[in-house]
Amino acid sequence: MRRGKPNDPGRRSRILEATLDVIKADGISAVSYRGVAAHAEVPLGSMTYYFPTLEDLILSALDSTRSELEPRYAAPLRDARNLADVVDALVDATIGPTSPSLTDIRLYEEIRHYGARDPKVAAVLQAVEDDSLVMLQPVVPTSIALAINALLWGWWSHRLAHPDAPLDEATVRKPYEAIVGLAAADHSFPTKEQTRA
Amino acid sequence: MRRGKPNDPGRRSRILEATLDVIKADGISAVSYRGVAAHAEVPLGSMTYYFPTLEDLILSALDSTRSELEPRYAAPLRDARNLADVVDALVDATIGPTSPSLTDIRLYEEIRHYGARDPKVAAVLQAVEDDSLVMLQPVVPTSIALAINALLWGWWSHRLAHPDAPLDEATVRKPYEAIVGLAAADHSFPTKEQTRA
DNA sequence: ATGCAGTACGTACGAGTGTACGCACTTGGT
DNA sequence: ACCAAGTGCGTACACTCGTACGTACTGCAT
Repeated sequence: MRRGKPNDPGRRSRILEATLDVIKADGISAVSYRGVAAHAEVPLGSMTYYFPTLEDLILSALDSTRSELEPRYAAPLRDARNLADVVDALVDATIGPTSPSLTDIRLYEEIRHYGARDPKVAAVLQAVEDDSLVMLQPVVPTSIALAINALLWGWWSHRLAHPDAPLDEATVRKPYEAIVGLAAADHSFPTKEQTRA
Repeated sequence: MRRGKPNDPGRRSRILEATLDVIKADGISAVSYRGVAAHAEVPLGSMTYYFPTLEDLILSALDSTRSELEPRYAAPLRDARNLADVVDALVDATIGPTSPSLTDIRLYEEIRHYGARDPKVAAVLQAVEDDSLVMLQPVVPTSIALAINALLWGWWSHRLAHPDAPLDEATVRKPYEAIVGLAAADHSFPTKEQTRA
């Protein structure tokens, strides 16, 4: 039976939040018990109490992002009624309102980087990507979904590497149209607004 | 005037090589004077002698890869005489003989990751990417070159995240064809071997 | 032979790290 | 009132790290 109760129930999640702040700012390799403790304004002892191991802390922090980062562009994709809607959703996910901020991309990049060495994180990553493929599954074949994922990540990566050179919409849209168009048998799918020239 | 000569002239480059080994195996954040010294079988003092600062060591090591990694797919691209050749070169650069090994991709990823926080590395990175754009420039407009770069990096990234699920050629080729095809005005460019169905 | 400049390296210091551990404090059962 | 269990935290230890620094060695000019 439970005895004793926490004085500060939000403390654990505050620590996780501070951890993510540190990761976003300086990367996972900069995460230390003491640094996060200072950022979250909790004593060092609290850190090891809630997260006995530094890896626990990092994994918990990364895990807490899964529910948050994943579904940003999920709804538009699920609601897409034709291939043109899919293209719109992808363009938005790349540079539009449902696209991640540079900070979010950096965070995502950190997870990927860390996941390359940690199987547990890699599994999380794989799950997220699988979800993404499943969302695309109803509208395009798997091989095309793979290409779309690759291009989407490539664009995000580009934004991260060139924060001062924003992509314009046509640059992003046309390649998506071309790839998604592969799903429409042998002639190009109907776009909503135009066909160039 | 030069006086005194090095007892072990290859030592410096051996250190650099060992540094790259460590980076490939465990990432840049795992690079330490002592670790690299042990790997290269040189005393610790040699490290600080050749590379007074750890950053010097890392930058020198990364810099030494520039001349090596860059031109793997440069020649085929430069020799491309039509858009079909370009597609072939891209497919090869993605999964074919001129494509980087998983280790190389990891290394490239490390550089990107590190470059996100270090302006000097970022500059190197930018230079490499600019070169890549310049190579594509003669055959496709800039905006398409950007998309190709993004997709290429996306594919490489995919290979890194899914080492056990190799991409088959058609999956890679068709999206490239579609994007490169955008460069050919309003109807699709001639492919060398076939047009599907 | 002697000095000197540059090479090469062994050692030690100070800072920062993850983690173990013990001591207060809180709370519910008796 | 008392105890035990669980919460929360301060401190200290063992370790690794980057870097500074003193010292030996090498080869050339004189």
